[in-house]
Amino acid sequence: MDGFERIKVITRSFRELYHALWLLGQVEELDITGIQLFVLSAVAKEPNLSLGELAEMMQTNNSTMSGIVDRLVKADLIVRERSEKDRRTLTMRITPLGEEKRKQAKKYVQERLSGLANMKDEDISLLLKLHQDILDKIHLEGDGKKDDESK
Amino acid sequence: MDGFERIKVITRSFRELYHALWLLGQVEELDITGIQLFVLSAVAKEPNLSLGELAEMMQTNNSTMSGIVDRLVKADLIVRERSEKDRRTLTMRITPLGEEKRKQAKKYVQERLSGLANMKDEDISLLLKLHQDILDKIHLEGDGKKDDESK
DNA sequence: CGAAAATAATTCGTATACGAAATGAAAAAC
DNA sequence: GTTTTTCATTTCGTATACGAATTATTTTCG
Repeated sequence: MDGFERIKVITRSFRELYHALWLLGQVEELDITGIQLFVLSAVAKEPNLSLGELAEMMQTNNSTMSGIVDRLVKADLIVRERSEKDRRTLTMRITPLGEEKRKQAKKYVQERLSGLANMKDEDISLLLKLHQDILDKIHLEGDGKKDDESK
Repeated sequence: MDGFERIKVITRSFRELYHALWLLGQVEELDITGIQLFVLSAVAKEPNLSLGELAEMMQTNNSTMSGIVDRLVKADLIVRERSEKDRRTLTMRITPLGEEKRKQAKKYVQERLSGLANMKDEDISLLLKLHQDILDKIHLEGDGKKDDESK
């Protein structure tokens, strides 16, 4: 397996897992996606999170999060308002319908992914460490190459 | 860290790696995406692959692959024709421009991801094994629940 | 053979995803 | 205090991604 072949195999593996886990087949019968559920949980736990904070928590782009929030609002699962203090910023809170959906979906996901939840601690640590190593390697190389005016 | 929190952390990690690796920021200056490069390589190595075979190799959906191939054709990187023997099936071959692009992009990716290419064999095996374990866990649970008429 | 079933690819509708550009509002600079 | 800059969010254009429906062709069945 040469270098390029490795890169293919590894990227394919990440892609596969990403889709299996993140999208969750759109949490089938509940008509909500994985990331929508995580956003719903975050908003339930901490109302008044801004969109940017949400995006950072989920490690996604602002524009992506804007769309996700938009769909949650359209589905009546959260309410989106401008902050009084800073009218650029959003505040969000979950609706009763959203709270219901959150509970159901969380239950569903916990059952569906119980194997994941029950993984050994050391395996999880190992997995996350390997992932971080890869990220470090990629980012080091990327930065060294293109971006020399750091700060 | 409870079960749900774990699920969040792990899915986020996969999402992050997927994007870092798979999309490759669209292989910056070359104006081609990661999966386009892999498809280009596959077609170069084995002309006359059908679309379905390509989709299976990349573990993606037929409709997704259809779009990817479509964009490669529009960019003049591959030629798409109907097979003589079975006019439902496609055959594809790379164009001279596509071959050029493939070489450049492959070189770029190998440099950009040399850290990945040089990972220790045992780390790669370990990573892929952990991934497979997770997939198995998820799929076992999923199948038991919804899909009992297996074969 | 001709109708029905199966197969390969495409199209459609929707969601995620990113970066760039646009918008609107607050803060900083002058 | 007005102009400039910064900041938060949205919009736009494009790519990936999936499942369902559609189309075109081949195979199978009666």
